[in-house]
Amino acid sequence: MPTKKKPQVTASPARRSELLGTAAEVFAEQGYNATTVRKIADHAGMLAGSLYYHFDSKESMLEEILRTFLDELWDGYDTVLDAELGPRETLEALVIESFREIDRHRAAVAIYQKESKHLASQERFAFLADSQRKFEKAWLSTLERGVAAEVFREDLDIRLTYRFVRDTVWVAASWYRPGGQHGPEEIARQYLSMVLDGIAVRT
Amino acid sequence: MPTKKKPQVTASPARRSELLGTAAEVFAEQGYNATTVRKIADHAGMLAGSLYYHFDSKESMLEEILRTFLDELWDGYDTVLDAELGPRETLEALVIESFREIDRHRAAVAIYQKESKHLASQERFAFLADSQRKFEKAWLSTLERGVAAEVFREDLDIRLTYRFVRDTVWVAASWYRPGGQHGPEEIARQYLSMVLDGIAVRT
DNA sequence: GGGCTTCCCTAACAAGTGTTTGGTAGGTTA
DNA sequence: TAACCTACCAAACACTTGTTAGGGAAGCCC
Repeated sequence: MPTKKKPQVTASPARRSELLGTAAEVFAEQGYNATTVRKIADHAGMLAGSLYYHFDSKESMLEEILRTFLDELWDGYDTVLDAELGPRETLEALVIESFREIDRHRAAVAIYQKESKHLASQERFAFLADSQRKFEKAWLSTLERGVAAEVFREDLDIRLTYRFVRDTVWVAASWYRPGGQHGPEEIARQYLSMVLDGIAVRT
Repeated sequence: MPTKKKPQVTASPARRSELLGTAAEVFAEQGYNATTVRKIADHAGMLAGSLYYHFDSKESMLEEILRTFLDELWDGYDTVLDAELGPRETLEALVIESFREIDRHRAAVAIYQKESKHLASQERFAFLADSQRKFEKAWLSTLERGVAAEVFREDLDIRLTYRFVRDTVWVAASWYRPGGQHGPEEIARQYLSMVLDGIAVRT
């Protein structure tokens, strides 16, 4: 009795993630919808059909790219959150961790930024919405803790502040280039300095 | 001697901009490439081919949407810059003006955010790159003036600060909804408070 | 009323899309 | 050497895409 074909199971994991890497970069650069499977294949030095030996659809490539990224992101985030640091230290650690993820998964982050909004409504990408909710929860509670502990200003709209910090961090993926003059930790330090203390001179 | 067809010249400007409005919203929501002309036509209550009575291509719709937005944006920006205010006041005015533009052209701003990067390299959309350069120049000089006048901190990387402020402002278009509880001026005020003074309590 | 313009529809086109099927070169195993 | 597996190619598939050509209904001008 023949089982359903699952071509990607037999393929070597190394080649798989290599192809996913090039796919991610094309997706990030051109946008998911504007990227044809033939373009991906070109970048990989093969023909379009050959991709289907490793993956069973273009969409499944996208899914795997985003899943891999989010899994690793939450590994880092959960470690920070479980450490139960003070609110300011938690915020700093989350920001630093975020820039490290941008450094590691620049393409995936860029894709996430551009596509997640209209993907999250599809059932297949429900994990994006889940992650987003978890993300919001972690940040909001950290900010609220900070206000309660009087380390963050209490005259600010918490939800607005959340979006401010969140966007500020992740948008960096659109211009960040790994291997540039500033490493992720250095950029995180400067961002934190601006977010926490502002850019105006203290009078 | 027959001249080239220019269908859109005879069409009424009101209907034109009405259609551009719905097109912009679909583009913003689904992304330009993921938006088919049939979807736009659906939202407008007509058939795909009928759009070509008003416009001569899908791309020309995108171009007109972005051009209209940028023209109005620079009207506001130039007014601010020509006023030759102090650096801090200039920054405040630019941010306020930006949020007003987001309020007025939410869809166009969202499209600009998502698509401008890979569009700017096309000759047809060279005006995007021009605008970007002009934009960068205005912001950088304002920040530099501020550092020289000792109203902005001098220990910050100017280019990083520029990207920080720029992204902080424009990303808001991805979640901002006109008619919400906060008007553009109120959001601008809170953003400025965070950017200038930071979110940490002053010790 | 006859012509003209405005605005849309019907129906199709060619090009490009993601995907499938069958085949095959080259290495590994028996 | 024979059987087998891996990783790809070649060629096609059904479908969607942006776009076009011709036509027609409704309103306005003479």
